[in-house]
Amino acid sequence: MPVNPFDQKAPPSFYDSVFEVTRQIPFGRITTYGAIADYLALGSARMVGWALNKSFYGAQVPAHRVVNRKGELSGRVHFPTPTMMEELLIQEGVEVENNQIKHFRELLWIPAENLPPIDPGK
DNA sequence: ATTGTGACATACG
DNA sequence: CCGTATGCCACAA
Repeated sequence: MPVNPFDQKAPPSFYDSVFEVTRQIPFGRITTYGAIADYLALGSARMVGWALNKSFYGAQVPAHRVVNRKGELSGRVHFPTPTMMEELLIQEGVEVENNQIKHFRELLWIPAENLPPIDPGK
């Protein structure tokens, strides 16, 4: 299924994986690019942010719940407005201070520890 | 095929 | 803490 309503071409499977995991992030929780990359065995966290960037258009992906390893809202500049990411998090009860998640360690939700392992190859 | 580009992460000084 | 360097890998041109 297409992720981008404006793009009718078949969606890259790579993106789909990232979106799917991102959608699993519980309300009020957050995760990191690295954690997602690790879960998907991508080997590179760059792919995650990059895929997430593309997702923005049509997919209902809570990209605001994904931050870098420091708990910073590094992707905020890619939202419609620079403050949107923080606002969304606050709406979920996540405290943000100076573009950084408070209680980051406690709110961190690691896919690899909460989702079933992926079948490699099949 | 080659090059450039990242919403990252880690290591080093 | 900060800046630099390097690894990482899918994708667009």
